[in-house]
Amino acid sequence: MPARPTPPAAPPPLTEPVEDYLKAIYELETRSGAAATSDVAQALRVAPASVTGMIRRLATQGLLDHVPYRGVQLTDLGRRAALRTIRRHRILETYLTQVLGYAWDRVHDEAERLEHAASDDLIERMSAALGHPTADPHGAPIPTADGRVDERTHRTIADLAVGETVRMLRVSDKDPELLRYLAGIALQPGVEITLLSRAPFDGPLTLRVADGEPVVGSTLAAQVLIEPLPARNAQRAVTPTGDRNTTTDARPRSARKSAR
Amino acid sequence: MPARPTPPAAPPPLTEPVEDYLKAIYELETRSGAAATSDVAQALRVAPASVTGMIRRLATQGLLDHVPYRGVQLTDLGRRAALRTIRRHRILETYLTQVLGYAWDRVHDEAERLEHAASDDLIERMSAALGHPTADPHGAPIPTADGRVDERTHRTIADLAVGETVRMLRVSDKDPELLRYLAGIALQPGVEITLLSRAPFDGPLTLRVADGEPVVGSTLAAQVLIEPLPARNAQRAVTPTGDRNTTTDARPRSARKSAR
DNA sequence: GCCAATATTTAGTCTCGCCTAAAGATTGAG
DNA sequence: CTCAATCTTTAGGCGAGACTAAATATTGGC
Ligand SMILES: [Mn+2]
Ligand SMILES: [Mn+2]
Ligand SMILES: [Mn+2]
Ligand SMILES: [Mn+2]
Repeated sequence: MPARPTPPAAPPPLTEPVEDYLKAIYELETRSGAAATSDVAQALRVAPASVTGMIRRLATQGLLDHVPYRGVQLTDLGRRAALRTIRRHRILETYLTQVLGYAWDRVHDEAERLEHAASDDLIERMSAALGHPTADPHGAPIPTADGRVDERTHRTIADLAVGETVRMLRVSDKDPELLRYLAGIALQPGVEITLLSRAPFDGPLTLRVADGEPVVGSTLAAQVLIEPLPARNAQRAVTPTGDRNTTTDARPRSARKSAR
Repeated sequence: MPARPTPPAAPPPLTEPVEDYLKAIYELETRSGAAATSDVAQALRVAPASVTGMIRRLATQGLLDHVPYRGVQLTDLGRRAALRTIRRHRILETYLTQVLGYAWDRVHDEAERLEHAASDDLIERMSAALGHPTADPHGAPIPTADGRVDERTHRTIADLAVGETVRMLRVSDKDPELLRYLAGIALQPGVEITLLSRAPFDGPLTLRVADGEPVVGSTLAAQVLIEPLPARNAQRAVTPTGDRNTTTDARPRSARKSAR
């Protein structure tokens, strides 16, 4: 294609379905390395054939590359669009819990719709009102306005050694039931967790969290992301070097208020 | 049509275009008595033929009655839907100005999109956070959750007699330029206005508002709605009887904060 | 290395909202 | 009363997004 002579190429704004596709593809790509047609279909509760159709359109718009039967990969353009929507989603979730008193299991659906309707101005005003938070109520990192985000992977409670103490970092916001249950046993981003014991044969784990000792199954345990406690005395200066993150984020993320 | 045997008739949620059509038709109906195809088309910036098509669909859904070539009238169902959207719009506008610091000329477009995405729960939380306001930043009355609203018509500055003092009530939120200009001369809902003089042949009007004496043309004057000052001493108890309004609204509407 | 199970794409439709062009209805001026 | 100007509706199309059913590609088990 030839060079573009007129600067105002006027990128037509992305539609709501397009934004949701890009977001889903981004999350599958970072989580599992690649985004298969059927995975996207499942994530968006749509027929696989619909995904194929949408993917072709997105490819012609330069938002992703598609090798038929092989999978899909976001272009820079597509990734930026995805991160913009994710930023909106997470700022909205944070605002709804912190300012408007939403329970943390109710914000996802609301943000899923508002993320497409709110202007950049509104999102930045909310972010400012919150003091520019770096994580949402579920502990998910909030991308910056210029599209940077902490993409490191993390251990889960299932990976803990008996006796180990860590800080809860994050949990998926997709399952309200799980979120309500976690809130009931005081598991929320920021709390300290110690693994007291682990039953054999993939059995339940007994934790210490706050002043309770909940017993959780391994399925739940694998869904709760953790981070090490900040080094209490020893090797302070040894910050990991290959850190892709740009938000100079030494502080323990999520000094969130309770999600009620 | 036969009786409905199964209670959960599951009314499919209205789409964004449908909500905007109903809102526009409602406003044309109350403002000018009827809603002509071309008026709706103009209000929504859409071709007249598109309006005819949409109207047919809305009629089959029982949201309005349509007599071809004669015009359109909302059913109770349609009117309730319109008022619900209008309530959302006005609460959102109020929240954006009061809580998030929006200028009053910027809220309309934002609310025009958010009104379709926000849940009832969110709207009611915003309303509660504002202390359940009864008017939006432009002085427009906010319908109640059960669909009641003050539909009285009002005089404008153009109707003032020289020397008369009244309170500004309301102005349309559709023209940001006008809103910015009004803010510049301190004309906002709630302020007292006195007509000092009126030039002949539909000429400019000199007002006293706050401590300024703006001179405005008759076009502008006709767009600014006013209400009488609360009776200072005399006939207190003589409230108008045929009042359709249900919100027991004796207070001067719009004790709004400044729209910045 | 083949072949059946699985994943993906193609083919063919559908509904919603919008458009333009053309036809039909209404109305007001004379 | 008539007819031209002004609505309004009809006819025909289009793109976005979804679906089902049918074809095709990939892959893993043997
Ligand atoms: Mn969404
Ligand atoms: Mn979240
Ligand atoms: Mn709208
Ligand atoms: Mn308004």
